[in-house]
Amino acid sequence: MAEGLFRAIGYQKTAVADIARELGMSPANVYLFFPSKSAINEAITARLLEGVASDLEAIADGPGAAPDRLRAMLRALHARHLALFFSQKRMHDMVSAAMSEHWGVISGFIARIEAAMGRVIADGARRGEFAPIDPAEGARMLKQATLCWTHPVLIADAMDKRQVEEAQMAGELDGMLDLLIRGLRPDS
Amino acid sequence: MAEGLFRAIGYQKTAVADIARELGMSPANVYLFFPSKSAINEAITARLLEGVASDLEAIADGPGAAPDRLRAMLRALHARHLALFFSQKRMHDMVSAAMSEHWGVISGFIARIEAAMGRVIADGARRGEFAPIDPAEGARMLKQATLCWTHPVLIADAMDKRQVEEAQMAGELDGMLDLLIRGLRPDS
DNA sequence: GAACTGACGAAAGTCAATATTCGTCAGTGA
DNA sequence: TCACTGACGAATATTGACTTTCGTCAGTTC
Repeated sequence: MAEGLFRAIGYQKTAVADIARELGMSPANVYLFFPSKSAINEAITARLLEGVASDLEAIADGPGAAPDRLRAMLRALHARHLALFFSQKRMHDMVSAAMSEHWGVISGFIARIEAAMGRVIADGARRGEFAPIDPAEGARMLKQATLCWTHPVLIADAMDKRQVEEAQMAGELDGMLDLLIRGLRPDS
Repeated sequence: MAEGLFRAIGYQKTAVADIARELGMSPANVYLFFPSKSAINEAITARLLEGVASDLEAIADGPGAAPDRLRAMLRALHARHLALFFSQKRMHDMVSAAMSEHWGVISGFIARIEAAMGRVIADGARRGEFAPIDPAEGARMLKQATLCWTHPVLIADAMDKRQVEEAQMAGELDGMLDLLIRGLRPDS
């Protein structure tokens, strides 16, 4: 129904009249499906984030050692944001706006990812791969420590101004993950 | 000479005419001391950051265990930014602008602090308190992992929207520092 | 001639009038 | 009744005239 929407849309620049024309409707009719323009934006964003979140959850709840899964999750999250920035700038801008303006979708997305990371940490602790830290707290710290690599605004900042290479950034993230995972390990 | 400047000035809102009046000069005369308006802003910012940097260097090069000094440095840095945000919003805004617009002063300031943290890490490694990690790399990671608590824009964001308590924020920083310092320790 | 200034062009910022866009609602056709 | 629309008031964006500010320079004062 609203499938056609998610194709040729750019955030904040296209009017609902454009969307309606794209769908072969009148502008008024769009409001039978969405309560407001910002609801449309949120729906598009939610659609995008849903894909990311389910990918990360697949990693979190999949096989492998807990540290490896954490590493894979954060690498994947970083890679997704980087890809967005380079190949779908409009979407990147929309997600950036969603974060700085604290849209509704974002908090759910973050909670979902933190929960997934929390599960991995709890699992790792159960298996003796991690120290018995509070999973929720650990997950939040991981998120905050890697903010540079997963926050759209900070990524854009790094790429725009400092001219950081893509590979170098990924390398630094790996170093950070080494440090954090060392910190999570139990005393031996 | 330019001492009188640093009192009653607000960033980006006061004209050089105001500064000149404050100093009992004509606007034109100000340009004998500063090459441009932005040079005045940078000078004010540099003055502020100089104080912070020298405080942190005193901690870095002072007595105590390396982990404790690192912790003290980052706590102090966080506290300074928080204090700025609450009691000198104009200055906070100026530093924020300096960071987002990448003024000249900033890179020097960051380099200085990273160097100081690097010295502490190297010192700790020499004494066996830390694993033999590359000091520069370790310092950069510490900086990035604690960005939430030391980046003016992120602090403002956290305080404005999420209504985070001051104490809670400091507590989370402590947790983060625990994790990071655990990660830096040598295998035992 | 050293220290400073008034006056001025260029650039940036301000604000109100204008033009778009949002979202509603009575109304059309099936 | 249901799926939809044209027309319209309210809210938001854009334009452009006007004002302020920046930074220079010839010129004044001591």
